Amino acid sequence: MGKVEENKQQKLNALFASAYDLFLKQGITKTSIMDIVQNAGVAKGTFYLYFKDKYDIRDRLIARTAGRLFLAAHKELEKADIPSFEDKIIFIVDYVIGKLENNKPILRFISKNLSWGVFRQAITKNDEDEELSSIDYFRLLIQENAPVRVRNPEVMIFLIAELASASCYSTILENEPVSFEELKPELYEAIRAIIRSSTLPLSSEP
Amino acid sequence: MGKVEENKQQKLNALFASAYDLFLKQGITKTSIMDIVQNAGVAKGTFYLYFKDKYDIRDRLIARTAGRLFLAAHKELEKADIPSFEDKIIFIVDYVIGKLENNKPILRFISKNLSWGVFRQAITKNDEDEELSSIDYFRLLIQENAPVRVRNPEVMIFLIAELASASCYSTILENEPVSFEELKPELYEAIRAIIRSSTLPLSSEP
Amino acid sequence: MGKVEENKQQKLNALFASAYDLFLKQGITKTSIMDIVQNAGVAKGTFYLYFKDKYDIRDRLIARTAGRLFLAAHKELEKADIPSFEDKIIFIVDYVIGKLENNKPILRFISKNLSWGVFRQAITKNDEDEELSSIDYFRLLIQENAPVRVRNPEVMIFLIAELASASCYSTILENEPVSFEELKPELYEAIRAIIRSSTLPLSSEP
Amino acid sequence: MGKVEENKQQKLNALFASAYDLFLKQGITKTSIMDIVQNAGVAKGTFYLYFKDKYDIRDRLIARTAGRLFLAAHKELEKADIPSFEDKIIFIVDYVIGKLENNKPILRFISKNLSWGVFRQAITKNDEDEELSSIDYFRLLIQENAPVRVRNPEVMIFLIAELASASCYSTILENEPVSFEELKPELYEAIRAIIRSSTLPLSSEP
DNA sequence: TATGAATGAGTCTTCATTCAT
DNA sequence: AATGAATGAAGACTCATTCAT
Repeated sequence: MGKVEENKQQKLNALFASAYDLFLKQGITKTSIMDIVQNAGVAKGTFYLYFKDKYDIRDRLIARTAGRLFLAAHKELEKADIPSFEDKIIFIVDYVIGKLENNKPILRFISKNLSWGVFRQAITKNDEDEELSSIDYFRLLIQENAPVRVRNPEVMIFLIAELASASCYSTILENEPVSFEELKPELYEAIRAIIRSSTLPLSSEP
Repeated sequence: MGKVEENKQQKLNALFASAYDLFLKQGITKTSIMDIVQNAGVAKGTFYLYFKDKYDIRDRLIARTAGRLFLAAHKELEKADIPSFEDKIIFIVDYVIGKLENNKPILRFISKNLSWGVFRQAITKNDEDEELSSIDYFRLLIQENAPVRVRNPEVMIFLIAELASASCYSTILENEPVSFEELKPELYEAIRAIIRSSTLPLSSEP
Repeated sequence: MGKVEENKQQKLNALFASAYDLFLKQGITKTSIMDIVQNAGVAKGTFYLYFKDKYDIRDRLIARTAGRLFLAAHKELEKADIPSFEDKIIFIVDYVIGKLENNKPILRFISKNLSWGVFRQAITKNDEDEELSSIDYFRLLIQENAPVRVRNPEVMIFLIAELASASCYSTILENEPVSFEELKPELYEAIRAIIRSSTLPLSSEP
Repeated sequence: MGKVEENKQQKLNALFASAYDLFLKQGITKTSIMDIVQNAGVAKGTFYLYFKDKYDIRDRLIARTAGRLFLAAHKELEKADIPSFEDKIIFIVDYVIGKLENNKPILRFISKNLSWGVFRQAITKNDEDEELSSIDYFRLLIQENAPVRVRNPEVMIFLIAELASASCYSTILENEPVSFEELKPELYEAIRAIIRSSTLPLSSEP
């Protein structure tokens, strides 16, 4: 019985690993389910025992990947003793971007397929018992560290995440419109500006 | 001869219009070349006389669409007499977002498929003789209007564009993580912050 | 031990009931063994403990259903005191058709899948101890009631059964070529004609 | 152009012939579209150029087959000079059954899949320009030959057709409940009885 | 006896692309 | 230049059946 359960876990992991591997190598569209199961060494039907379709495994894969990335960032942040709130945010962004810069397939995979919804769900409710979910984590981070009250914490995080994700994708993977090296200082400055502006009362709108 | 040329132009336009129509309605993936030619009223083979494949017509279509959008924004900006540089940028962003908000299919189409490269190429070199290419336009706008020197004009535009595009996509189309109404003030504030921060010397990096 | 036996019987019945239910609802082709076992609340493997395949359960199901229907008809016939032989036959036909008219799924199920072989086997040798098998019953009915000798009793029954079954299927379920209401008098007249003709010497053949 | 048209007709015929062949040999369920196209020597996609699915080709095939059978019967009837109305009907039935008896696969194919609707449509409106459609033909036959007025011609034909079809299927193919030889005189007698009863006023119903 | 995970053959269907006309 | 019939690879998904537990 334990044996059966173990075996199931093995198959599941093999499928995850296989799909991850192929999605990164060839992209999702070019990866067929046939490819995934062959690469995993299981039968075609087995795939459908664990996943609804290709997009199911994709979303669950993104959840795992993004979750782990932020968990690692969090652990590093705790080691590094950083007092300033702004610097903490930048630290996390920098950590995550650093990882992605060194692993372009993951950057491509995550950026192209990560919707905010999947992101949140992915991180909030983990298959594996992550110690901490990202959204709550960010809220906590903000509540405990922001020097003054942030107007709308989730929106701030959202804006920073979207900005970082989109601009990194373009610069790191396509060197457009500039190299990532050139972008970096401007991006971080922009993020700092967003953080600061999120703590002040709004200026007038158009 | 002129008639032949005219006929060719007609087919080309029919294909463009048909693809645009279908891409907006059903998305690119779900649109087959068969669909496009049927909708255009031409034969299958004819498609390959004008385009390499589906992605060729897509890119050229995005170019047209984005170019026209910014041209319209520019014309409106000229009508409205806005002195402040920041306000001019916000005006353009607001105009474009306004259009997209009212035409979600276009928003989906452009956001999902617009890479910076395509965007620039699309706008810089137009199939039709647009009066003005966007990138140059923005450079001009900055040079003539920025009160102090912007550190890196194209990067600033790039950051603003990516931030606006990504965050609007999520909020307008999916209401994630908040409604667009809720996002709007925060987004504009963030853009203003980015503009301001782009004119100051950089703070220290991590 | 009695408990084990009881449990087996329960599973068997659950499978019968489930398959009957689904066959009537969706038809045989569209019903998978997976559907049957799920609906029955037993495991997939269990099905194969009791049945060879889908067609095995189908045939045994038809046997039960048809047998019960004719048993009920017989009981009603005994209650109603009908002297004429012809009228007795018509009574049974009318009773059975009446039931089927009110339960179209059963009509569809039986008509589409009832071969004479299955029918006879189904009724002659019952899983459950029916009091009487149909064929023998009909023979008995004829022997005891026919005013003059019927040339070939089983063939007469066969012809009547096939005629009634086929023509009801088409009219009741598809209203083709006429409504069942329109058909009914003609059908009964035809059956009477067949009964009468079965008792006379044959006319010449082509 | 004539060449293209000719080629298309060839493909269509090849598909028809192939499917006919396989349906007769293995039955419809066991015949896959792959089988059909391979047997026809065309590509898989070609099938879908001409037919919607397997059931589309089946219905059109039945139409052709049944139509031709009755056309042949009609021609033979004209050759044979038969005065009596009853005998004419019997002649046609006998002709058709004779053909089917010698070609059991066709009998199986037609009987199992011929609904009255398909039958009528099949014969009434032919792909090929048959000289005569069966239903109209029967009506004509009745009108011109019946010695007295038939109460409901189409119903009479329907009853005869269903009776003959169902009882032949069982006896010829499965020898159930008797051999076809044994059935034949009884069947013809029954048909004659139906014809006669269709020309008289109705007796009382149950 | 009962289970249900695993299998993998089997089937339908779509579609980009070619090429003879 | 234009057509559209033909191709056949590619892909998704189902399901009866087996077998280790």
